Amino acid sequence: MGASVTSRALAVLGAFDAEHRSLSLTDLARRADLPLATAHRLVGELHRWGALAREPNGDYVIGRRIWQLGLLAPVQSGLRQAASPFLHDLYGTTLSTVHLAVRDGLEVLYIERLAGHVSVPVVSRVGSRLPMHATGVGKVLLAYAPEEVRVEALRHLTRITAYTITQPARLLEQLRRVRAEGYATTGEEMSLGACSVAVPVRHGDTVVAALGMVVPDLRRQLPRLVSALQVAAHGIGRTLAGSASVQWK
Amino acid sequence: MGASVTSRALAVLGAFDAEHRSLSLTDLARRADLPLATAHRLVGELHRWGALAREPNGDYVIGRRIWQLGLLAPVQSGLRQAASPFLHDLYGTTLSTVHLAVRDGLEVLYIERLAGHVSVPVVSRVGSRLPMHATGVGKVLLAYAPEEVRVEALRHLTRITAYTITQPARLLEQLRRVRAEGYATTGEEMSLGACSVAVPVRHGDTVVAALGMVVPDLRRQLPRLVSALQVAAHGIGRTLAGSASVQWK
DNA sequence: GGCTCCTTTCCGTTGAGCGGAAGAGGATTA
DNA sequence: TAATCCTCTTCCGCTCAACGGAAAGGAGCC
Repeated sequence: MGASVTSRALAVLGAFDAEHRSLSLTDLARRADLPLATAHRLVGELHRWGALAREPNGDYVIGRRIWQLGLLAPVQSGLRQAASPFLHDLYGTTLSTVHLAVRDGLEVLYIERLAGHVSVPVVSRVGSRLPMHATGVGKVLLAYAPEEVRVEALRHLTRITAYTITQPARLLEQLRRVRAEGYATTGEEMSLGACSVAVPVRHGDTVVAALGMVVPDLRRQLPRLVSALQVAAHGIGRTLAGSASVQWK
Repeated sequence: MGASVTSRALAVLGAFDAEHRSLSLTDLARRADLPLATAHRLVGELHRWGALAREPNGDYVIGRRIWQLGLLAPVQSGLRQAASPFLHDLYGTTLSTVHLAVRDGLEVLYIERLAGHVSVPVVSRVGSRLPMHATGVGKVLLAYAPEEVRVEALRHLTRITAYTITQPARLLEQLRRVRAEGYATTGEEMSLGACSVAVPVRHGDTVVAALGMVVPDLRRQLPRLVSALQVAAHGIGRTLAGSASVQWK
């Protein structure tokens, strides 16, 4: 068991997520799986430092200090900056929700998003993670991921909607097609009523991110969307190549 | 001395700032004032959890996990959202650098910024802190801060440029004027060649933030800028009042 | 090879962290 | 008013995890 103080402190921080932005001490202890007295001590220290803040009602939230640190993370700097104008362009011409994601471990991490007005149920948020096998950007990232990642990811194809692909063979076949055709699609595999298209963003010849779009229906406009996405992805890639030092593993 | 494990782990995180986004283990140990072996162990744990990431060259940077957590911090949600459109409007009509800041302890914390092309040396960044007595937004926030904050802040008027105000009496007089006239100005007090104007942003009748602008010269256009800022600040305040639950202490 | 600088591993000692338990505060119910 | 049920905070003696000096392992340079 991770019983080190550090891991416990981190477990406290890890108790927060998009659905739990504010937690009482007791909740925090429960979610971090710590004895109350221990949680109390850790939380106190985190609070004193500014990693946590208290709301008027006494609940804890992530503090400004963490927010500041987060801004220093390189997730954003290079890629987000480079992508920003292209995302805006894309949004301008398609008026659909567009987003940019990277692979983090076996999940997709959304690092930028522009939300459309259109009424499509969009589950992604900036900073949220989703499984790779049920999202457009995920399929792209998986298609170009190292072999061992793909193998591992195929072992956990959890069902989300009735349309989620849960057979490894079928997904593998799709990934082969993604590589061949240069784009991925989904049809209500993550949430009903939402389809998506995505293309890889390259820096040199490695795929560093995926650029995706969510729409209510694909059939009519697929070619148009794919080419718009590819143009944008190309532009982002060019910007990246042009900028000074970029650091992806 | 802060010798607790938690405080040491936090010291490691605290070693990062805008000027030190990437640090080697040795640097990290030096900056956090920890023995190398200790730093090594802590950094290892932080890295394993995702609080830190490694660059190709082995240096450490803030990891994605922290970035994600930062997005959950309430600093942004309410205020930033409410302010965003007004900042864009302001930028559109003035084409100057505009920014939004809150008070955090005895410093100003910039939470949003739109940078102009104009060649003015702007030192603020989103997430950075600056002293209150040498910035426009700082003077505003100080003018409306609780008495004890003002007393404490006046004890450390460190000189930054030749124009920085370092006499408590002079600053107090200015703060009185800020309250009377509803805006604050600076003239090269933070960096040479940069002047600023700022106004308070109110939520109900408490000042929750300050809205500021940086320009090369104020004399010509002061009234115009002040009224533009005040209109925007008002708008933000109204949006805040309208939105559901807002949590500032 | 010999040097310097950085990273990683080892391991015996010791004091910081642990957490059950008890107390304090507050809200709701009877 | 007292009883009940929360969650939060403090206490304190035991123990095991964290500590860090030292030494080994790399990597790069002259």
